[in-house]
Parts: sequence; structure tokens; C-alpha cells
Amino acid sequence: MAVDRSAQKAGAVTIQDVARRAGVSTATVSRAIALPDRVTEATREAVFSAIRETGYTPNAAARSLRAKSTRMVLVLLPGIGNSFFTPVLNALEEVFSEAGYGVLIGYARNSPRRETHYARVIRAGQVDGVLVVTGNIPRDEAFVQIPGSVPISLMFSEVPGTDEFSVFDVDNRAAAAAMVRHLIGQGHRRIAHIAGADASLEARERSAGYCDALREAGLPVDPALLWRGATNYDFGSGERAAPRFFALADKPTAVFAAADEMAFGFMRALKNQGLDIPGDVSVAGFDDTEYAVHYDPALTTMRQPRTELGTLAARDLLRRMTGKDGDVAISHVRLKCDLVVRESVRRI
Amino acid sequence: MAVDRSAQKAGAVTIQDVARRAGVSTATVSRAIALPDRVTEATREAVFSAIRETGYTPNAAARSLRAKSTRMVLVLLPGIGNSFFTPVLNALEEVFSEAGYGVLIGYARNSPRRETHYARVIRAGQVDGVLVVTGNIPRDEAFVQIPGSVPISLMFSEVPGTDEFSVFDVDNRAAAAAMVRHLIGQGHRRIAHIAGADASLEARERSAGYCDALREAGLPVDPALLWRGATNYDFGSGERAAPRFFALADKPTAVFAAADEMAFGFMRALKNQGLDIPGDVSVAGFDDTEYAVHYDPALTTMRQPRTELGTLAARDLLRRMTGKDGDVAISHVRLKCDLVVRESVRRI
DNA sequence: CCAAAACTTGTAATCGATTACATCTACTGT
DNA sequence: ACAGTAGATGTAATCGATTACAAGTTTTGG
Repeated sequence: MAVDRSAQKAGAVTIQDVARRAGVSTATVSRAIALPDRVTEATREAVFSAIRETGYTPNAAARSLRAKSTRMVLVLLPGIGNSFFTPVLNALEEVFSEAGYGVLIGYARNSPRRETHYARVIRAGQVDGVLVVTGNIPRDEAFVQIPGSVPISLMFSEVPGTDEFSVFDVDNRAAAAAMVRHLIGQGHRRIAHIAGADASLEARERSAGYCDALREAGLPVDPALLWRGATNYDFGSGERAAPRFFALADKPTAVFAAADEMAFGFMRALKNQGLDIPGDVSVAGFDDTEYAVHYDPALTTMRQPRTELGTLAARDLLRRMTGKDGDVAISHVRLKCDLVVRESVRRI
Repeated sequence: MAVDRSAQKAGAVTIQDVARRAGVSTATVSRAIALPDRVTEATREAVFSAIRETGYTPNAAARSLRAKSTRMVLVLLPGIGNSFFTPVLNALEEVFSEAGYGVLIGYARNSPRRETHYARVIRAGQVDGVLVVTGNIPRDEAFVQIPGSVPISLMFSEVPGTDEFSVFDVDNRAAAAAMVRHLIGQGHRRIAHIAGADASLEARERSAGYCDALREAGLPVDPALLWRGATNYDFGSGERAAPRFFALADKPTAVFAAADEMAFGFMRALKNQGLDIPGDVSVAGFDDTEYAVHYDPALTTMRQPRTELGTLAARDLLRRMTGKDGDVAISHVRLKCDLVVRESVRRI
């Protein structure tokens, strides 16, 4: 087997081949590549034409081993198949690949086995930095043993009581409150809330914001209107809220879902029963995913600056990974959400 | 700088540390891990407790260098922010991480610069296998120089005239024809087609299938009803087809879009003009993305078995990467699409 | 009871690059 | 013209693991 494998990649050109062909030592080849002005014009050309002729590409493993840097980052996602993360991944990949870094993705899926798996990836030195996107930072103790040198950043959710991570998120509580204030401003007095999964901090923050706005307006916080039980920010969780709506004698005039997809699921269930939105009920979401504007009715929602957060988070991680000593301070960037008014909420 | 970097990761435990602590040589530690029954019970325990106490994890770069295998695969995506790929990525990650392989993602974005970048990643031996998801295999010549040993597979689109790649796709032409046959079966005679981007083979196949079904039914293929000009399978391309619809004196009764998202964009534009779907026009899509069932009206579409294809493609690549000599044959798996009838098409 | 076989462990080469240090050459200024 | 210095290049150590081979130990069988 060992023989097979080495035979397999036998075709690979090494720095030795280039050195031989250019008539110089491997050290010179390495220098010609990394520090071009430290070699003569003549050798440089000899080296580069040897590189061209052989099609040489430096071996990543060898380079990593010596340089103690893999130029890779791990992006840990919750792994729910929802489209919220697509622009985030796009932004991350854009910045990282531009900087010559590879993006390794991992889906935590809330499974301890997988968390341990990715903890091992980090401990094996396979990545120079980690971005935990949403959700709980893995509680696996393995994560604690991560060499302090690998910078970790959190996106869309923070971990209270630590200052080891850079955090990139929005003020979920304030944003949720702003949305509910908007609904109140449109004349709604009885407003229900489809809460996100209890386990996630940002979902609890949004619920808190919902309560804040109600209290602030002197409206009662009716437990019958606070619908918990979501498992994820998905269609299903929205659909499951519909029975609670229909069971109510005194129905809300507006419903604020903690995520667009939950709003879609909820609306779908209502429309299946012949209700009109926003005619019969107003519905608002959170996130402003790509579908919000294309849905019928177009969804009133809170826009999270996903691309921008992705870009900033990537740049920050890059800085912390490559930064000279002093420049590794962690940051906490909290961007503002924008209310996007569309058709799913009507004035009453 | 060099000093800083090595100081940074100074915390890392090496096999030397474990060996010293267990009172054995590094060779024994390595064997205790890889071939546990080749060492004494006693040494095995000594080694494992040393590993536990030190929190040792073998360094990935060192292992890769020696073993000539990185246990990583590159998944190249077109990079359009649409949700089609989410379940695919999920399936891939599931299989690969289960097998101990990491998933590196790359967005080609149809840019030569990026293709060259990822070609270099492959040539640098950074991955053991490559999965090109949709779209054009990068035409960068760099891709040609890839050591023959790195297996490459294609998903959702093939490259005619090569037999170097395993291919996992659907019969787009047959599936499109089946959809159009369905529309004809529902009484439609004037059927338009929103074609996908000309550059992509599967889009052309779907267009061909559309023509097949019309001809087969003895219906004319009216160029005025074949709407080209899409850039991607996105909302925008669907929206841009709407003016063509409105410009027509003799309007189609049904429209077949080559992708769900284009169907959504098109429907949105029509509804904005006060048209009802399927009352005024029937619309059908292709893909059966998550939103198809939640849209209003729920979209009649062709289901592509994305998760299944992902799983199969991952397993095949795994086989080709680890396979003993003989077992590296390429495969071509072509799954069948299913017609999913919902509400966006009505019988006339 | 001793030679041969089987087993365990250690020594050292190896993977492919980077880089500290040594060496050699060429140029500068007095 | 020659000491001194700057610049170019080569030699060899190094990163951390794996593994062929050697050496040492135990078991087996006649």
C-alpha cells in the first residue's frame, strides 16, 4: 500500500528537480520564489524558466510543516440546510482565497462526535484559524485544549463571559424590538412571536427584544402569544406554530417570526387554510434572506448584513492569524440591522 | 517573523513528547497508534496514557508529507449564491467527514484567476481528490497539468469527450421532456421556455428536451417562446424573462423554467403586474429546491436527487482515492428525476 | 538444551520545503 | 593594491511524522 501511494503521486515535481534543471541549489530556488531580489537577475530567470518547464508547484505539506502555517481556515457551520449562510460563505471564501487561504468547511450539526472530529482537525494544526458561524461554540472539552495560538472567531452569536474570541454579530435584541415597534406603529396591538430555538442565544435575544418593545408600548406580554418550540430556523418550525394560531380564540393581528424561513413556513400553513396575508394576519420575519423579496407577499423583515459581517470577520481573522505580536487583539463588531418594509405587514 | 510563528505554536505536543513520557521511541508510539496489535499490551497502555496526559494529536502536515495523502477533498462550486447546493454540500460533508476527510470549498465564480488559484491548490498536493460541482470544468490549462493521480469527479454536468472523470448527474434532456409532456398532458399547447445560461451543458440539454417534447407532440417550436439570455439559475434571470412574456401578442398558457429560482423570479414579476398563477399562466420549474413547496403557489417541478447524488459522488471519490490499484475505475451515475406536481400548473 | 523462528523495540532515513550559517566572489574606499 | 564589506550561493539542519532495517528478546520445537 505504501508503495502504491508513493507510486501514485510519483509524477509530482519537487524543488530538487527544479534546482537540478536550473543548475542551482534548492536553497536558491526557494529564495528565488520567496525573495526574488535576493538573487541575481540571471539565476532568477534560470529558476523561473525551470519552474515553468517542469510545472513545479511547491508541496503544501512540506511548506506547512516547516513554516508551521497551513494557510487554511476552518469554517464551522451548524449544518442546517438553510440558505442563510450562502452569502456568508461567499464573502468568507472571497476574502480568504484572495489572501491565499483555503476554506475548510465543517458542519457541526450539533453532534458531539462531529465537534470532537473538528476539534481534532484544529489540534492537528490543520488550520491557522477558525470561524464558528452561529450557534453554540462546541462544548467539547477538546476545544479547550486547542493551542492558544489558533485564533477563533464567532459569527452571529457570542459566548458570554469569554474574551478569547472575536465576535461579529448584530444587536438581535434591539433589532427585534425595532421590528415589533414597527408593527405597533402600524396599529397592531396583539402581536405574536414565533421564537427561535431556545438553545441559541440570539433567538433568546430576539424574544427579549419582542418583550421589550411590547412593555415599552405599555402592551401586555401574553404567554399565549409567545410560541416556543422551534428546533431550527426552518420552515417546519414555522409550520408548527400555525396550530397555536388557529387554537386561539383571540387571534393576534400580527406575527413576528424570529427568522424568514419560519415566517414562510407559517404563512404557508395559514394560506393552506385559506387565510390571506396580510389581509387576515400580518407577518414579519428576520434576516432578509434572498427569498424574502420574492415571496408572495414580499416579506417585511429585518435585514442582517450577512455579506458585510462575513467580509469583516474574514479580514479580522486574517489579521489575527498573520499579525505581528501586538496586532492580535480580539474585536467585537456589532452591526446594525435595517428594517425592510414590504407587503406582508399591513396598517390596521 | 519566523521566530514569532514558531513561538506561536510552541504549545503543540509532538510525538517526541509522547515518546519521552512513555519511555519508548517515536517509532513505537507511531506503531501503537497505527498498528495497536504490533506492540505489547504494556507499552500500548503506556503510550496511550502518555497521549491522554499530553493531549497529543498527530500533526497533519508531517503526516501528509510522509504519507503523501492529505485526507482532504476540494469541492469546487460555481459560487452563485443560490440554495441549490446546500443539500449537496451537506451530503458531501457527511460522507467525507465520516471517512475522516476534510472538505475544502472553492468558488470558481467563473473567473480564470480563481480557477488558476484552485488548480494550484490541487497541484500543491493539498487535496487527495476533487469534486467539480456543476458547470464547466475549469478550462485553465493548469488543470491539465494536474498529476494524474488526483481523481476528479463531476456533478450535475459532464464534459463530453473525456473519460477521466466520474460523473454524477441526471438525464436533463429526458427530465425536461417529461416536464413538457406533463404540461401538454394538462392541455397546454403554447408553452414557453426560460432557458438556463447558454454556457452550461445541462441548460442546453433541458432546452433540447423541451423541443423534443414539443416535436413529439406535433407542436411547433416557436422561437418567440424560447427565452434565452439567462446568466445564472437565479431570480434575476427569471425576472428578465417577464418582459418577453408581456411583449407577446399571442401569449403562452404555460412556462417551463429551467430552474426553480428562475420560475420564482418570473412568477414574482408576473404577479407584480396583477397576473394570477396558475389562473392566468401556468409555471413549472426544475430542481425542486426547498422553497418549491413553500412558495405560493407551490411549484410544480422536476425533482433532482441532490442529496443522493452527493452521497454517491462522495462515496465514489472515496473509493477512487483510497482504492487499491484496480479499484480506481471511473463511473458514470445518472439518476432519474421525479415529476413533482403541485399547484403552479393548472389543467386547461 | 540449543538453534531457529517469531516477536518487540529502537535507530535512522525519508518525505519536500525553508532558513541559519558558512563560504566564496566582487566591489568599495583609502 | 589590499583590507573590509556587501552580496550571492551553497551546505546542512530542521519541521513531525512514518517505516525499512537492525538489533535484541522471547518462544518454539526437535
